Amino acid sequence: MPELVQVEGWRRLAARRARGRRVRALRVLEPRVLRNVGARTLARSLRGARLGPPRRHGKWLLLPAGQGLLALHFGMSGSLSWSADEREERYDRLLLVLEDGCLHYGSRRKLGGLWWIPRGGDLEEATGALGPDASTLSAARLRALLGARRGALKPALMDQALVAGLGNELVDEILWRARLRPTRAVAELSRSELDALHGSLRAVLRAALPLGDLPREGRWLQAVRRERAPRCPRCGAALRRDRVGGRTSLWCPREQR
DNA sequence: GCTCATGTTCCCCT
DNA sequence: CAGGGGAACATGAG
Repeated sequence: MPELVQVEGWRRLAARRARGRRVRALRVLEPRVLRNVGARTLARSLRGARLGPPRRHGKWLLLPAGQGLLALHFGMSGSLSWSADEREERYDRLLLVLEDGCLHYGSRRKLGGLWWIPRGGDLEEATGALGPDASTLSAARLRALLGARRGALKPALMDQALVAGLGNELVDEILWRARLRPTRAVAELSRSELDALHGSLRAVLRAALPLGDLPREGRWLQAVRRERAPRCPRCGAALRRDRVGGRTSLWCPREQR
């Protein structure tokens, strides 16, 4: 379930459970999740390595390990969990066995993966170009980024090279709160609409980051996302589901302009 | 059986 | 070159 807010939750998990520990062993259950390194090489690099403070940029979790950096991406169905023992869970693809516990990298669809960046290596080779993390964006920065952009609003916000961390569900939530429709042309947004967009971005992240997830009840679009005939949690209008930028978008035709 | 899924990449158009 | 559409990737859930 990985967008910025979930990855931030896993970053906190790693900070609490893994930071400062040494790696006892690496268990690669599914070799395909290793994207730029083989299991042998990675095991040699990691064994005995001490884990540093985890960082996050957009949807990437960056875990310093010994002399290098482990970069984790979760695709559409990945997750990170911790257990005191080494028992494998259903969709585990890789285990990092630590001195006092075990980190589990799991994923059902295997769309994500792990990259190893040795000392002096180039992180951007793994992550591709990333814009500033969405959680750090000022209103002025957001205006500047969108000012250099044409086309529809939603694909712009989901472009990781423009702003890092926002995915389909976060963007739908932010646009719904800002009352802007996903297909709105970026170029025609007024100053007050841009301010509303930034305010909604901040509000959504402020509420969701501590949870490590989007709230799924109350006045949140997310609360009705999985219903067959969802209605707007604010005005009750029937919501629309359209493809925008290749993704299913949920939005309120009455309120979002 | 069928459709859809919180992501990214690559190819082809405009 | 930038942006948009579509397919591919892999596999489970409804």
